[in-house]
Amino acid sequence: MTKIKKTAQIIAYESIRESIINGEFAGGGMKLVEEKLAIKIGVSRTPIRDAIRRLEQEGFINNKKVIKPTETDLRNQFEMRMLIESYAASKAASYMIDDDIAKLKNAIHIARISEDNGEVIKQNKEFHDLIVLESRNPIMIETVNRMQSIIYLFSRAVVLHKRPGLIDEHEEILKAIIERDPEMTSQKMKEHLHSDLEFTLRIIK
Amino acid sequence: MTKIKKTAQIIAYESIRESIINGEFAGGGMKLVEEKLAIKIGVSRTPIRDAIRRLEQEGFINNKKVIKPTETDLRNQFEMRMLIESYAASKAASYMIDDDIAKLKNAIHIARISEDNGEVIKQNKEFHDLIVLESRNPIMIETVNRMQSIIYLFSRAVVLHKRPGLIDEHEEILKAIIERDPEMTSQKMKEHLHSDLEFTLRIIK
DNA sequence: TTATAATATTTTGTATACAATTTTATAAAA
DNA sequence: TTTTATAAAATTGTATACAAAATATTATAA
Repeated sequence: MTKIKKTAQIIAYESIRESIINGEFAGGGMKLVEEKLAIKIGVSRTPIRDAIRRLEQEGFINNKKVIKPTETDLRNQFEMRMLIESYAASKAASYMIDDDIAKLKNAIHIARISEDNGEVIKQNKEFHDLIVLESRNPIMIETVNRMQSIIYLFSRAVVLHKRPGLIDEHEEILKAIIERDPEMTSQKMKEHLHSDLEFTLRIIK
Repeated sequence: MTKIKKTAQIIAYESIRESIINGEFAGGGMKLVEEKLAIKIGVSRTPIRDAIRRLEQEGFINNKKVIKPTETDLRNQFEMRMLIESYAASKAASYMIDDDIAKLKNAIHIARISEDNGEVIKQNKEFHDLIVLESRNPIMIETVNRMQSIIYLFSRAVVLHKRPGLIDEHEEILKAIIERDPEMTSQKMKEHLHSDLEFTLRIIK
């Protein structure tokens, strides 16, 4: 068991992050005031500042304000994901071992049988994570994670809707991996993310 | 003219970054102690901490120590660059306007006629930056910049050596762009960065 | 009224003190 | 000697006070 000591910094970071995700700062725009947060969270300004700095670096905050990405921003995030994930997908087609392929199958299966959309979203993330891992490149993994959280964060509306075709597309990607066809896998991944982007834009616009 | 007010934070950041680049912290390993830096730079610990946090996020520092990347780290950085820059290169082949192509030519020209290797390095960066800009994606641009600085930083030895073929390879990339051949441009860029990596590893190992 | 200047208020930046923790040095036991 | 325990020192984390800057408010002139 790993002992995690919750320093004031970590408490502040998690609390503020949570608040952002729950949309408590009025959908962007609203300014984060250090002292108000300090009082609310019950620590001094120092760890609050650390937390804000970190969230700033992670791309959630800009100029003390929660960012509200434009359509262009979203497109850029997705473009970055498409590049990395299609690359990882072709690696997966070449090298992914059976155990991990089984995990992909499982993620698809759970998503199929589950009623609730939250579970579908979760398995979608699992599916993508498994593939990105095949890049075996921590920088790429980290980058995709950043993109994912920001995309997720600012398209919470999307979470409420079931995207048509999502699971079928996963199935196609899986099929291409099983056939050990890197080109096809990469292509299917690109198309899949492209549909995701279009769906997201359609909903939040 | 843009007025920049140098806050203590900025002074601290620049000073520490400079020290890292100049290898003043004994090639990695050495621990950065807040108070010592504070005294040296002449500000309090607060802005020092901010600066360290920032440099940590940018990947120069880890656990209060200047990072010393392993060969694997370098390979990962280059892999990320290859992915983005080859993508940008194909965009350049498709869309780069003549004015910018002229700038590429110019960068090659200056590098060719210059005696001093520092200038060659500078024009090399200029050449790559011009191409990466063609991605028109700030996230990609930012990512490559991060990779570049860290690669540069930790291969200072490389700067002292003239890499054979570097300018010729630029010429080949330029040629492919002029011929409006995205596939070829992308390929040449990959090969070019691959040679860079091999050369870098050869020297610092 | 609108625009401008003066003033008050809020918010952030910085220094500093002290507490908590980590690291290092020292002494005792194997 | 090496290992382990204990004490000392160094370092980081946190709170807080005050100064500097940014922002909002009010008063005054056009």
